[in-house]
Amino acid sequence: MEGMKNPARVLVIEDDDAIRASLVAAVESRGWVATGAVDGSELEHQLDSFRPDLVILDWMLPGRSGIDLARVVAATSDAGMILLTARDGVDDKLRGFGVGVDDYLAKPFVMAELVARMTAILRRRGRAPGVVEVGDLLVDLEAGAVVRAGTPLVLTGTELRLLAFLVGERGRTLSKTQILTQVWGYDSYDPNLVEVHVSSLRRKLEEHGPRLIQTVRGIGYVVRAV
Amino acid sequence: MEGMKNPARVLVIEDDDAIRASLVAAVESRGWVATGAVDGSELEHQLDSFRPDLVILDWMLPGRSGIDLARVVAATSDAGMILLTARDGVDDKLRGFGVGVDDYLAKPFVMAELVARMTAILRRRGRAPGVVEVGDLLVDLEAGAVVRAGTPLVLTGTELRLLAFLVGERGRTLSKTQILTQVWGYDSYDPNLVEVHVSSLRRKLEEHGPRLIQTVRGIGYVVRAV
DNA sequence: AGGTCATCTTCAGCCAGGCTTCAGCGGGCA
DNA sequence: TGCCCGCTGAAGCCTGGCTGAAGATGACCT
Repeated sequence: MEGMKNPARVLVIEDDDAIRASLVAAVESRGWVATGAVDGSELEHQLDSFRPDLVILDWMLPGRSGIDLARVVAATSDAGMILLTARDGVDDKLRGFGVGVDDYLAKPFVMAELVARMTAILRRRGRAPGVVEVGDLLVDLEAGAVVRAGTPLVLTGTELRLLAFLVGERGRTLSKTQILTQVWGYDSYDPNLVEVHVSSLRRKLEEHGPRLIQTVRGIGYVVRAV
Repeated sequence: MEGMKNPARVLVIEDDDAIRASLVAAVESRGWVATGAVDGSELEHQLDSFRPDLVILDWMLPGRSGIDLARVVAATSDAGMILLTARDGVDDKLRGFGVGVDDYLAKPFVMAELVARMTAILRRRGRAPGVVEVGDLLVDLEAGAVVRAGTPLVLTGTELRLLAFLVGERGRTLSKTQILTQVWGYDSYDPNLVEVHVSSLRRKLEEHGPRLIQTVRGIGYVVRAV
């Protein structure tokens, strides 16, 4: 597994328990180390002792405002930063980037999207591999390029997000509900939606090699190099 | 035996005597320590003194509602939590309330299923081994992967649940009735059902090594490393 | 603004894998 | 040797998964 020694460290500052928990879970499932905090009261201390490579920061927190915290992060560490904003808006965006934020995401967001952006930032800092390899399949998370057995594949947006998630969790069996949540952001929905996209993904992938996305009957799917 | 020193602690809150007793028995047979309670009246005290790693909580209790208790658990301890719900469909509610429940199970449930989920949660917290080893057989409870003599096996759902149960109770002779109850949730049934699935399980396991599932004539089966 | 195209989602019918049942065989124990 | 008990191949059924195609959506071009 990647980064087994010296994994990337991610600090999550978010007051909503459910969101923070799922963020921490997402980070850890990726093989990184996560620390959660409900506000920024101990930010300096955490930056100093935990030394995160990346900080995920809720813009709307009780107490000190997000922009204050972002300034502290930018000033006292060289960690990357992703902002979570309540709603979209160019204002937030500009101000965010004004204080050295690497990226931002409007809530509600799809977990796969966040993981992709975290990977991109950590990649740039040399703390995560930019290309994931499963057998003869190469997935370049940063560029969004997919190559199988030497030939590049043309995937649609949804197919790419789905594949990136499956490949990021390779070896683990994922339920369709889990996939729906992580890739689409739906709480519950028709599992057939996943089946349809897996189907079209398979058609493209299996043109150049054996099956990589195995179905686990009654549960979901696993990606496993054959 | 695993976890001989410092075994995981599980708190069971369930008002039905029979169910509570079998839950406690299941927990203890796994080598963990269980404490049972009929309601949540002493919850805070128990969280403080017993310090459970995992709380199994009945959703429908007389007195305080399940969601109240779940909040208390989430707020005053970092224990994992599994909810037992009368029927399906609580999922949305849980998300809505933002309670950090790790998993939930609809009654009536199959004990093997609950044990599997308990193991998964304790595993994530480093309180239980994720992989059980019997001779040259490796069973990864979390990933649902089985490897014998280095080669991964493809098992069906029933085969996996059966094997997980047998391996979890390795060294102990299990009656077919017991297996039927724990793996299928049937009170009494045709023992041949067990025989058929043991048979197909053996066919797959013994392709790569000697017999691990021994039959005890007149009683049932034992798993024993040869 | 209208049209065109790609993509996403829904739907429905087909297909297959797996679960259970049944029956016949073989081996162990009295 | 005779009788059970257990083993296993095979059949039926049923649920879950796959996929072609139609409908919906939205972006881009003219």
